[in-house]
Parts: sequence; structure tokens; C-alpha cells
Amino acid sequence: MPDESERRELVLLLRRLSVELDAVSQRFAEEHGLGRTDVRALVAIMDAARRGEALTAGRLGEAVELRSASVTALVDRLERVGHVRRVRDPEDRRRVSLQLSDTARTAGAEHFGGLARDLIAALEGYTDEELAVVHRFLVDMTTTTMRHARETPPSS
Amino acid sequence: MPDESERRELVLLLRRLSVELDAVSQRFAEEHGLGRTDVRALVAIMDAARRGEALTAGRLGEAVELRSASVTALVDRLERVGHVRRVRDPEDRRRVSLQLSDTARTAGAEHFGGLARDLIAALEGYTDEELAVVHRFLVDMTTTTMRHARETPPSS
DNA sequence: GTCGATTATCTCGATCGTCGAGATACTAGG
DNA sequence: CCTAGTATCTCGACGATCGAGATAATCGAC
Repeated sequence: MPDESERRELVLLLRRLSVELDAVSQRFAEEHGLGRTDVRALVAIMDAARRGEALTAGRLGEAVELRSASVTALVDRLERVGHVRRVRDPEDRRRVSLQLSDTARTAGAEHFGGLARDLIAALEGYTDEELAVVHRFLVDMTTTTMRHARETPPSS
Repeated sequence: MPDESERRELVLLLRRLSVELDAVSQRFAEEHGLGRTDVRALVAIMDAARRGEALTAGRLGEAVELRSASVTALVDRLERVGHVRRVRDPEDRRRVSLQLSDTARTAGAEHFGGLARDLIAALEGYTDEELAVVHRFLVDMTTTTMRHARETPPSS
């Protein structure tokens, strides 16, 4: 097994990639006068919308790890600049579902969608077998990382 | 080219992985009573140390995208809890290089080193050819992402 | 209809980031 | 040497954000 150093380098490359992805979010924040948390929230809402479900304030708080008070202030900010709208759930009127405005949707599509398009384009030269390897790699990294993210496992 | 959807899913998996990696940092922050920015700074300092160079306050500000005044407050916080030390550069006494304390180094190694170890272990079942594919993938994704992170390219 | 549980909001204190001004130290030119 | 110019870091004040606890509105169960 002489490729220990190669595997180690892969992990470093992965961290570097994560840093660069973070920088993309940061640039989006700067361009639109938003904070780092605001972008995280918008991404969470967009992700939920992609899955077909409208996020409520509470769920958003769980997604971005914020207390309910901060979520209220957060939604206030986003609503003030016209990125989201508060919509009372008619079935359960305690709930407030968050709906993206068209401007936010297009802005997000412009920025992140453009990156996604380029990333997909960069994968054109890969064969099906290679894509399968990458898929396995991503799944393995994600599951391993999730174990650490949930809670520090007793390593002993 | 029937694998358009596969490539699209790979990008989604990559974003999900990025989110989970972020959650690891968040957990580290909670466990040690630090803010999100503080962790980013510590990681930047550790990365620089890994490359053999001691980060100055100014460079750290560039790395985490903060103004010099914020860097001062940031280093104040980290120094107060004993994670870094300010060291005047004897050659250029305007500069303040930041040195990690042993406690911070061990804490970081415990948390992120543990994750890195598990990630490397998860790659044991990969052949050299597969690792090469992953390497190419990571480089391609990083270069493509960096173009977007630097500045929004005129897409027209 | 009343009681407990859930959801979002409000208020307050503490923390974080930025702006402007200032202090210290290096560098170049006379 | 010494002055001006530049670079790096620090300090004080202000605005914005986050977390804890209390409050209001709504739902479900009895």
C-alpha cells in the first residue's frame, strides 16, 4: 500500500475545494450586501424548494443552526430587501412558510447555477466508469464526515 | 452522452459534502466556545503552519476576508483563550506573526486530524487508478470553482 | 371550552465586524 | 542623519447580529 501520501493529498485537495466553495458564497454575499448567515439561509431555502417543500421558520433555524429569535431577525432582513416573503400556512396558522421572491431566485440561479453549469461542463471528459468512481468517492466522504459532524464519536 | 443527470447529481453530492464539512467546523466551534470566524482563522493558521510559514495578522485578514481592525479583535479573542500568541517579527518589527499554542494544536489535531484519518481510511479500498480519477476530479472542481470565487466573470 | 404543547415573535444584554483615526516601524531620497 | 512616504497593526465608537428568556397566537386532546 504505497499510496498513503496520495490519499493524504486527496484529503488536502478536498479541504481546499471546500474553502473555494465557501469563497463563492462569500462573493455572493458581498455582491448582494448580505451577511454570511443570510446566504446560508437562502441556500437552505433554495435546496428545500428544489426538493419541492417550502421551508418554515423553524426548519430554517434547524438548517442553519440558529435560535428562533435570530431566525426572526434573519427573515426580517431577507424580507426587507425583498428576497423572501412570509406566508401563513392556512392549515396551521402558527407556521410561517418562507417563499423565495423571483429576484432572489434569479440571482441565485445566476450565481450558483452558473457555477453548477461550469462544474457539470468540466465533467464532460469523464467516462461513465470514472463518474461512478467519483460518485462512490463523494458518498464515502459524506458518510464519513457526517459521523464527525453529528457528534464527536468516542475515538477510543 | 446520456449521463447528464449523473453529472448533475455529482454536483449536488459535492454541495452536500461541503455542507457537512462546514458542520464539522461548526461543532468544533461549539465545543470550544468559539465563533465561526475564529475557527476559520485557526484553520488558516494551521494550514499556513503546515506549509512551514507563520501567518502574519495581515495575511490572516486576507485569508478570512476581514478588515485589519477586525483581525485585531479576532486575534485578541484567540489570544485571550490561549490559542495563539503574538510574536513580533525581529526582521520587520511592524509585522506580528501568529503562533499556535500547544493546546490549540492538539485540539485541532484531535478534531480535524481525526476526521482526516477516517477519510484516509475510507479510501483504502480504492485502487491507484481510482485514486487518480478522484485526484483529477478534485483538481478540475477546484480550478473551476476558483474562477467563480475570484470574481464574477462576464458571462456574456 | 379548557389545558398543555408547538410555533413565531419581542425585548434585552453580549458579542462581532466595520469605519475612521492614530501609533509604530520600515524604506527611499536628499 | 533626517525627513517624507508607506506599510502594518491597534484603539475607540458605532451598527449589526446572535442567544436566552418571556410573550402572543394557534393547534390538538380531553
